[in-house]
This record gives sequence, structure tokens and C-alpha cells, in this order.
Amino acid sequence: MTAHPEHLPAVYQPAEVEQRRYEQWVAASYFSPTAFRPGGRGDAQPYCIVIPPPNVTGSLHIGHALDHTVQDALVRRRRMQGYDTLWLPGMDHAGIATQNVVERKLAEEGLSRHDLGREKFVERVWQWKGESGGAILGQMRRLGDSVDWSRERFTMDDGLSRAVLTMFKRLYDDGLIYRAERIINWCPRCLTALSDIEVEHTDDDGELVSIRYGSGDVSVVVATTRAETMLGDTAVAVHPDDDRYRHLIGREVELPLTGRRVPIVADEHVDPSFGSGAVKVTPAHDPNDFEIGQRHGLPSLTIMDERGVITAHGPFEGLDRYEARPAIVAALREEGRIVAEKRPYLHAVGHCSRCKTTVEPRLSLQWFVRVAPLARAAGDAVRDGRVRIEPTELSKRYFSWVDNMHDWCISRQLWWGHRIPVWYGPGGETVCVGPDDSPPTGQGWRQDEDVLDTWFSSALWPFSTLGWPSPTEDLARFYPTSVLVTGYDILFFWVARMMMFGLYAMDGVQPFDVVALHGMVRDQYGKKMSKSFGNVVDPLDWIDRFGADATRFTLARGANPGADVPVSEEWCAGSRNFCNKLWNATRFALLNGASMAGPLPSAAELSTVDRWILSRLTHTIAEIDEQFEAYELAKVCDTLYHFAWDEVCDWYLELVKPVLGDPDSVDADRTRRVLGHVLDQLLRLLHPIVPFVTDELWTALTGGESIVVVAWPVADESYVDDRAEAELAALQGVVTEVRRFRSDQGLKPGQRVAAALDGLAPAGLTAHESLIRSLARLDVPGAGFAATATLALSGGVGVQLDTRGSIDVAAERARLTKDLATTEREVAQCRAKLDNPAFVDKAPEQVVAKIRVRLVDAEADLTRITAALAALTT
RNA sequence: GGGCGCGUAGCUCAGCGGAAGAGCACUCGCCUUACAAGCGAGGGGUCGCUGGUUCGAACCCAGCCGUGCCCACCA
Repeated sequence: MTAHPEHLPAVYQPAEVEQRRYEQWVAASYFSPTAFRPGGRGDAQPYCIVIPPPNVTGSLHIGHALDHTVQDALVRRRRMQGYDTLWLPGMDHAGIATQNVVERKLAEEGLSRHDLGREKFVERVWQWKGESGGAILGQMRRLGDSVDWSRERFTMDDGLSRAVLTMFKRLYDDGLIYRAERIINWCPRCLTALSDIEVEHTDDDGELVSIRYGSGDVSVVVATTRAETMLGDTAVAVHPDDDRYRHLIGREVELPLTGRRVPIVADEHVDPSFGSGAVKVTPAHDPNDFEIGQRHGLPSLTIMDERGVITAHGPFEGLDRYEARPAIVAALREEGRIVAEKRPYLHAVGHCSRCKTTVEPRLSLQWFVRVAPLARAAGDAVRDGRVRIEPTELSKRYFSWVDNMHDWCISRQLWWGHRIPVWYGPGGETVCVGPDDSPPTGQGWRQDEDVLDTWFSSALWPFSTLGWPSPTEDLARFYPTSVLVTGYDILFFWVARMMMFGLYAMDGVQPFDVVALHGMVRDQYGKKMSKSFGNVVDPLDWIDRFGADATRFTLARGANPGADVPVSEEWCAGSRNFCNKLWNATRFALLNGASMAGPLPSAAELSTVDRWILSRLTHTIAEIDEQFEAYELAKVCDTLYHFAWDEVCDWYLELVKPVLGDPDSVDADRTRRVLGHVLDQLLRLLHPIVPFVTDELWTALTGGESIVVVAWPVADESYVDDRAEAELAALQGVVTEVRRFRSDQGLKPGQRVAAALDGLAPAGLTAHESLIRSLARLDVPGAGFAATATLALSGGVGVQLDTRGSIDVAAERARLTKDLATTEREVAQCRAKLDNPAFVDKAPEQVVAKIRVRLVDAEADLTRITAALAALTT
């Protein structure tokens, strides 16, 4: 009857298990599209998950580990349920991040991109991308991702380029892409335009200086935090209804330093209550001023180049913007123009999200996507329920963004990216080149120098990876994809854009049905992980020390929808301990002949203990399914943790020991079958979260090929057994009470104590006397039995113990006194409720009944404890 | 300046209208024949504050206080 314990070493070694399992999976072509796919495509339901591209740092970030843990868990479960599953993996970072990283590497060699030239630079990025990409994919595999890596692709391969060209052309032809001179966010360090969301605002210390413009009757005071821009002023604006300035509207005022005369205009935008009520207008360097300039036909004077160096004539030419500011303030002061200075002055300043350089609003010619119709569709898809955002609270954030979006600046002055497919002819012609067109040739034609924003191509992800624009089988089968799992931090960057482009390109069909958002990984104190704070976790380090399973369990255990995920090394060690517990439980089962042979006996044939655990298992399966469907990974982990540890290990295995150890037991074989079944099902339920160890244990237990391919457990209602659950609850109560007594009395756990039990029948425990004796280590009273202590337990069970000597009366009195206090409080609470006519009248019947029962029980306990205390003192 | 969220045991968090919970940490006792990466027992909380609704509030409402995040072109 002994199974095959040789398959399980005595000590759980995560690294060995994971290595062995991984090799097994690879050997079985686990990562190929068709491997382990049950059913085949014909009848299976498709399930497709979109996974975010990993970033380009070349190392596995803990955030990716979280993403992949959650995604992989969802896919593994679906696969076990018989779905035809597909991941959409890949790497798509054609943006500033990649360019920055490579530029930094070049700088280490003393080179700049300009030394290489565009062609060579792009080549260089490709080479580096291949290296870091390969590295990161290798690292991800260690997490046990069930990604179909055979479909690996990198950006800017032919397929994606084709998709980008197609999309651009379509939008262009629909009039949704246009080129215009606008104020955009400009990073003077990256030397490129940025979209609104690539700008981070922080409250920074600055200065607010008030400057007097003009003199005599035409004189106004304006305030500014960017004094240097006054060189580019082309007007002063006041509110049309402002009586202080009404007489000046239409007149001209002299600009200090330059001596230029600029008009005073009236504009509704000006807030008369702020400062002096007059505003300097610099159309080329401020978005508001640009608007005002448009409304009043003002010229735009650019006074700064792309690096933030002043280009205006005069003594300030060639100064950096930060040098120019104090220089200009000083010059104004000398002329007596400064009427007030406020320093420090806290105000919001925009920074480049990549390099933190202060962003400079800059007038320039850029490409834009007209987002209004796209954004409306993206909002409606969520509003009308076609796309569900989990958790729903986050959809408010989504709406507020999608409903108030500015046109999207998509051109970047970088070299790494998809180049804008527009050609300019010698006669001023503009041609947008589609994927099947050849670019115009001939003298004077040139392509636009700019490349597209990373998120332009990323927004195509859910369908470009399926082959779009070609009408592929994958596209037909897997679009719309089932779920997108990602952090809420890229709700705007990525999710909303996939929505806009997906709906547009796929004729109104949403890119995914569900967006499951999780939070950021935090440390154990809820702090953000940052390099400077030194609390960054390297997932590979945890994988080495605790195992990929433990790392995954730790991450999944914190993954509540939309909430941040705190992790710490201790918790990861705890997860490893949990895996170890599973290991040992399975070893126990194997050593005790747990069996998978034949059908599971029906409930009627089983002992109460077996029926109890099967009933608990059934409830657990149902609960887990519910939690998975709600993307509540943290609860899945919690439920399984407690079922496995508390119910299976701490109680079921202990309850089953006497049966399995008894050669005469009639139940033993059926129990072995149940034991095998419970572990089998438990391992299946855990497999999505901790794939390696469950596969190792499951194959050892069952001799099967791999747990990866077996069916997901289904709750069998016929095993629900309330009576067995009630009996076991009573049993647990008695055992725990006796243990408490023993502990309080200082009885060694190993010391067996003779005891007589009575009053078992009413609690339904008659049949379980031997189990109670076994768990509480109570011997059957023999000759010379003399009870030295009497325990009267709730439910009317009595235990007389022969402790072979006097008991510790003080300890016992303390214990009973405490119980008495608890019970008295209980009685008082119940009475108070029942004595309140309003409660009895208005509360639901069952609630009142419940309180009545509680009162009866509590009163019985009260009598019992009082008697015991009295007996103790005599 | 708007919007969202959170304040429950030392720490991180569940619970969201009918007896205050988990993990870790802590105390005590144990190498009890799967597991010391373990077993058994225990201590610890007027559920941020103040009012209100209700027979009943950690849970619903209002106002405060504290805290975090997102959005924002107030010079």
C-alpha cells in the first residue's frame, strides 16, 4: 500500500523543484502554442490575455513579477478549465526610455548619438534591445510564466510597422491626424516634444516678481514666475470688465528693456482678482498666452531655442533660461521696474517624466491626433458596460481623463521609433504613405524627421500582435481579448489609448472585455519602492532564496483589485513555509498510502471526518471560483492558505492518523482515497498561484503527467454536509478546551492523561470519543483512576481527568474566572437585547432566535463555570 | 484649485448593518512517529474624532482631524 515516497525527498528545496519542473515543461514543449492544450481549438472557448510589454532596463522589476504572477494565474486556471488560451507577449518600447538608456550607454563610451548618425544609432539600439530583451525574457521564465514564448516578437518588426503605418494612414485620411503649430511641452534635455501625460507637475519653489510696464498714463503692473519670458511679450491683457484698466484697453504700453510697444487687450481669461489684474502675454512660451494671442491676432515671438537658451537680441542672448531669469530681474531692478518680489513662491512646475528636467512650453510644428471622437467612444465603451474596469471605482479616473482630453501630440524629435510616414514635396506637397504605397521619389522629396510617440504603437497592441491589419485566424478568434491585467499607473498611458485605437481600428469592437487593475508593489511599511530609499526588492533574489513559488504567492497574496501590494522578505519567507507545509503534507499522504485509484466513494460510504473534509473542500472550491472571477487574488490565496493549513493539515491529517495507523480499521482504505482526493484537488486549486511545487507534488502523488493539463476542480454539491461540519466543530471545541486546560496546568504535550468523558451524545460526539482522546491525548481510565480535575465544557460535555496529583488551583481558578467574565458579558448582552421590546419587535425573526439560543447556551455555561469555581474552592 | 481613496491588534491588511478577524511580530510550553521552514496554548483593539439615522453601527449619513494618490495652463 505504500505509494512512491521515493519521488519526494524529505526536504523541500525550491530551487531544485523549480529547475526540474521547468526542464520538464520545456521538454514537453510547454511553451509552444499547442502543448498541453486540452480539447484543441475546435470546441474550446478562446481566452486571451494582454500582457504589458516589460520595460527596457534589462532586469526583472518587481512590478513585472506582480503583473506576470496575476496574469499567469488567470491563464493557468482558464487552461485547466479547458479554454484555448493565448498570451500576447512581446516588447514594445520605441520611446524616450529606450533612447535615453542607449544614449546613457553611449555617453559612458564618450559618444553622443550625433557622433553615430541616425542609421548607426538605430542599429545600436536594436543590438542592445536584443541583448536586454533576451535577458529579461529569461528572467521572466524563472517565474514560471505560461507565456507562449514561441510567439515572441519585438517591436518594429515588419508586422508591427505595417500596423503602425496602416493606423496612421487611416487616421490621417479620416482627418483625425493633423499637423499644426501649437504650444507643446518641450523637454530641453531630451530635445523632444512630450504629450500632456508625460509631464509631471510638482509644487516647486520659485519667485513671483511684479514688474511695472510702461510709464505715465499708460502703466500697468504684471506679475510673473518666469521673468525671462518678458522678452517675448507681445501684449498685456486685462479683464474687459475691470474698471481699473478699462481706459487703457486698446492703448500701447512700453515693454521695459526692449523698448517695444505692445497693445493692452481685453480678455475674459484674465482673473481680475489675481495680483494686479493685468497679465503679460507671451504667446510663444505659454499655452494660455498662446490662446490669448490667437484670439487677438497677436504675433508670437520665440525668444528661446530648443535647449532653453535665450535667442532674443540684447545682452541676454546666449544665456541659459536659468541664468537669464536673475539677469533680467536684476536689469529690471536697476531700471526701477520691480515693484514687488515674492520669494520663495510655491507653484506648480512641469517636469519631463523621464529625466525630470523642467518642461518648457514651446511653440512648434507638431503632429496631433484629434482625440474628441476617439475619446468619446473609449468612454462610452466603459459607460455602456462593454468593458468592465476592475475595481469599478477606478473607472471614475478613467472617465475624468477620457472626457477631458486635449489633442494628443504624437510627434517626437527622437531617432528611435516609427518614423512619421509623411513626405514633403519640393512644391510644398504633403503625402501620407500607407503600408502598400511606395514613397514618392524624385528631387526634393523628403520624409518627416520625427518619430511617433511610443504609446502610438503600444495602443495597437491587442490587435497588432494578433496579426492586424491582416485578417488572421488569431485575430478572428481572440479579438476582443478577454482581460488586460496591469497596474493602475498606466490606466491613462496605455489602457485608455488601447481603448481609443482598438475601437477605432476594429470597427467599434473593444480591445478587451475586462481591465483588471492592481496597485504598485510597496514595502512592508506601505512605502513606495525607490532606489534612493534602498527598499527595492529584486525578484530574482527572492526567487533564488525562497523560490519562484514563494515569490509568486507573496505577490498574489497582496493583490487586491486596485490596491497597492505591500511585500517584505519575512512575508516571502512565510510563503516559502507554506510551500514547505504543502510538501510535508503530501509526503505524509504518500507515506500513508494516499490513493488515487478508483472513483471517490459516495458520501454515504464515508466516515464523518471524511465527509467533513469533503464538505469543506466543496465550499472552498466554490469560494475560490467566485474570488477568481472577481480578480480577488489576495482572497484566493487567503482562502487556500487557511483551508490547506488549518483544515487539511492541522485537523484533517491529525484526525486521520489514528484511522490510517489502525490495521483493523474498516475505513482506512476509503480514507486513503479521500486523502488522495483532497490533496489532488487542493494542489489543483493552488496550481495557478504556485505552479512549480504543485506540479512536483501532484505528479508524485498521482503519477500523472503534469498538473498543468488536468481539469480545474468543480464543486460537487453532493458532498456538502452540514451535519458533519457541525459535529466536527463540536469536536474541535472539546479538543481545544482540553488542550487549553492542559496548557494552563503545565501538562507536557507528550504526557498522556487518563480521563473519563461523558455527555458526548447530545453534541453528537459519541462516535468520536477515540478521536477526541487521540487529539487531546487522553487515555481511557484504567484501574486506580481517580479524577483530580473536572472540566465542564460547553455543549454539556464533561471531562474528568486524573492528573496524577494535585492540580494547579490558582491556574485553574484564573482560567475559570476569565471564562466566567466572558460568559457574563455574553449573558448580559443577550439579555439586554431580548429585554428591549424594540429589538424583539423590529429585528428579523432569525436574528432574535439566534440571540435566544445564544442566551440559553451562555446561561448554561454560566451555571457550569460557577459550579466548577465553587468546587475548586472547597 | 478640483476628483478619488484610506484611517480596525506593534506592522501590513481583511471585514462594510446583527457575537471584533488574518498573516507577521510578541509571551508560555513542546524535537508529540509529514513538517522546529514545525506543533499546542496565550496576551494584545472604547474599529481616527464628534454628532446623526436605526431596535442595533467598525460598517450608512454629516462635519471635523490626519494621511495617501490622481488630475489641473491661475500669471
